[in-house]
Amino acid sequence: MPVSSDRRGPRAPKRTGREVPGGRAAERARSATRARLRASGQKLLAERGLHAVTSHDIASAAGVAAGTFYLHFKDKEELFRELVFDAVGELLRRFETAVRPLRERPEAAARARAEVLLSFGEEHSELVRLAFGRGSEAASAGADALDQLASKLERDLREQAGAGAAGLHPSVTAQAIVGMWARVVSWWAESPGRAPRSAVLQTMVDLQLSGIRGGTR
Amino acid sequence: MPVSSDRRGPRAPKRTGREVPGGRAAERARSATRARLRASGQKLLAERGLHAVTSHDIASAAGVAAGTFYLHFKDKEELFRELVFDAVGELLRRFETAVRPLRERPEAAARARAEVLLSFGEEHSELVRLAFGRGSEAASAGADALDQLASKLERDLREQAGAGAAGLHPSVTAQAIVGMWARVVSWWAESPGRAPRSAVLQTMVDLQLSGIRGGTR
Amino acid sequence: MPVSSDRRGPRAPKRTGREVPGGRAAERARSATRARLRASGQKLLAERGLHAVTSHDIASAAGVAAGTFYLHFKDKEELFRELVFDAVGELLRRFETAVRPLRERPEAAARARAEVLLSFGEEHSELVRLAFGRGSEAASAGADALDQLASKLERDLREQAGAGAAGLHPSVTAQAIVGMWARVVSWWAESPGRAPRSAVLQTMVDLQLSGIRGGTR
Amino acid sequence: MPVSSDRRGPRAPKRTGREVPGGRAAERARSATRARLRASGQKLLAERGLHAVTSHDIASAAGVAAGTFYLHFKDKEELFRELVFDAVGELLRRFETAVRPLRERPEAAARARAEVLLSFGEEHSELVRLAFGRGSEAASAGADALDQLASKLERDLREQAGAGAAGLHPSVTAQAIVGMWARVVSWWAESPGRAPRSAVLQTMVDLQLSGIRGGTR
DNA sequence: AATGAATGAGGGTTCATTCAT
DNA sequence: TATGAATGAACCCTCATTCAT
Repeated sequence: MPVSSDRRGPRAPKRTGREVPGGRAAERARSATRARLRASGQKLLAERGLHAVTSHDIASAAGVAAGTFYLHFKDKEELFRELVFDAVGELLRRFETAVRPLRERPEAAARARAEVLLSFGEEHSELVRLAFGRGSEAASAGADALDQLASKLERDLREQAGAGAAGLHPSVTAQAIVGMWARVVSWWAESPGRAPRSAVLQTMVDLQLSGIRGGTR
Repeated sequence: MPVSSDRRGPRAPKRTGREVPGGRAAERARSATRARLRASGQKLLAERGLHAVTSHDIASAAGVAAGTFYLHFKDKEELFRELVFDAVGELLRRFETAVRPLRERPEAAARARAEVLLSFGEEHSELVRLAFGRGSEAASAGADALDQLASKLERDLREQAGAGAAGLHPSVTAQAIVGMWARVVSWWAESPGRAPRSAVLQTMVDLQLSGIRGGTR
Repeated sequence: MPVSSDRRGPRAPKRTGREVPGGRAAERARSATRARLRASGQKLLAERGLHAVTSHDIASAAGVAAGTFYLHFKDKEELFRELVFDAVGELLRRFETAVRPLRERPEAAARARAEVLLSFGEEHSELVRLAFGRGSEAASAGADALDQLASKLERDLREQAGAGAAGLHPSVTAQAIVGMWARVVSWWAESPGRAPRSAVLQTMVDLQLSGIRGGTR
Repeated sequence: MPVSSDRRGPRAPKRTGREVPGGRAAERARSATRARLRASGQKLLAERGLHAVTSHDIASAAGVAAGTFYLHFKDKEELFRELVFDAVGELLRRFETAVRPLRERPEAAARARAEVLLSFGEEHSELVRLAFGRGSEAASAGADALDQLASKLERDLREQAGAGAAGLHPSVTAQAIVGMWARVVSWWAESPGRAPRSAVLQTMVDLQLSGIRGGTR
């Protein structure tokens, strides 16, 4: 997953008069270290949760010294947020791509969303547990992530022809669907043996549909 | 809400012939202190989350000394779990009462559940945020709570006439609905101005219904 | 074992005009409580050592409330000292009785001392471990106890005909013998299977004798 | 005395091509800090005993922050054990060196042991008080130390020509001698004015000899 | 850029002791 | 006399973060 926006990114390598040959290499080394920190952070945070992992744990799992962590991230929370934001960003992008062509066909869109979600869960179960999982911590990051998702969904719903026809409240619907998504995908990603993929997919689609098609009566 | 089963509770007071000194009164004082600790714990934990609140905070908000906290709870986690368990227990009881008579009428049952949930959220918004809210912490308590709810719901769904008719997976459905509930109720309890009660209710019912009535086709 | 000097003893019962009938009874109750505290203190302190036992432990093992402890002892240390002093006092008394008649016969006296020590260890292994045992704690009590024993022994040695004949230093000898005693008796009392009683006795006597009879050459 | 086997010691410094920053110097700094902590620990623990000294005391006497203590020792007990073990280890080594050549001459060996013990006490009176002294605490370390000494001595006694000839029990003898040693050396090291060195030496030798040469009869 | 020793605030927890009943 | 809830000082220990090398 590319996914990182790399705030603070690699300091623009200082160009001195003569071309510094070490520049590129140093830059690459820096990126590599950062990537290793992200990777071990992702793993550990998904496994144990934010407050059960120390910055030392992450650094040493990445094979670097404790202080190095702070050369790449302001603090633990920043790494956490970055990971979550990237995950959610990536997910939103995938939704966008998959759903845009289906604007006029709410049912197909619902199915597409569910499909994207499950695939994402399969590919990045660590990220999913990190961002949506049980124990997504007071760390506002997790919450923010879901809020973002909910906003996006709410917008989609409002745009969608016929949505709200049944008097469904779009904000509530969006919250509900997001809650459903988060729980189902993290539950399932945690151990996919729990239910066949197709059943998960179908169930999520069905549950959304009444909301999308237009409710009870 | 009483809600507490008072594990560890006041030792059954030894009744001797003459009124034991320090008996009745001490017992009452103990309960009162415990209740104050629960109250301040509920408030603070709901507001800030488990790891942002110290046992000192809770004790001093309850107007007692730091050490007193540990006369009543083994540790912070125990108080947290107790509060969450009590909340969930109460909620399950209300579900039970409301839903049992409606066994044969899935739609009415769905509405009843939504109704119970919202009322509970209105009455105990602190508890709801504590148990279901954003930041319900790695503290397994929150997770356990939802798992419990999901199990119960899954059982209900399986018993329900016609459930699964549409090939919905009961476990997935239960997870989905619980996810939806948790998110919606804590989102709404946090600030009920966000949507009219009736809209929340209707939306939740509608979303459940496709699952209950039997899906897409 | 009587052993207690009961500092602070039972307050002299207030004699009022008419003979208070409860006086005696209350006094007896008080003594009983105190005795129970001593007993549980002895047991627990011998088992776990001073700083691993709390005043609550002792009180509750004695079947009384926490505060009651302080009606009988100023603090934990006082109980400890009292137990140790009583034990040492008793031991000294037994030495006195056994050794006085043997003043003129150092070898017999040495044997008598060893005999008393072993018997005491057999009868009161808890006290022995408390007063002499491994972990007799920084609690000055243990140290004081041995000092007392050493002083007594030193006096005995000086009085003894021929002692020091070999240029043995009486203080050193006393320290040495006391060290030997304390270690052997607590080692043996801890688990008497370690060596046959007679071997312990004989060994202690023999080791003392060179000192008493008069050294190497 | 070096004496430490430096469990946990400085991680073997990774040697890379160019001098690793934070390598040599940091390593030296680490050792120095550790040594300062050991030194202040030795002093304070010998003076006041394990439970009357806090880790803060030790750290601040060493001129470092409180947390630094835990960079070097798991806890107070570990430092204590380390100091005691090192002391006993050193003592055992000296015994070994001094006694081995005298295997066939028990009397000379006894004298050599006493000599080693006294010299050690003179050079390291802090360590002696720490390991053998009054208040060597329930901290099993002190006890273990003496047990170790006793085992070694017991082995020596068994090997020694003629030992046990008089039916002395080797375990008892070993315990007795160790008890004697511990008490005498810590008593004397505490304030050497108490008896002339030669008297202490002679007394210890004489007392051992009956055991070694073979008892009463 | 990386290192890793050091910092020190602060949290959790214990427990001797008090005191109103 | 006994009770036992409450106190609060003190301690142990962790860990995010800094900084000299």
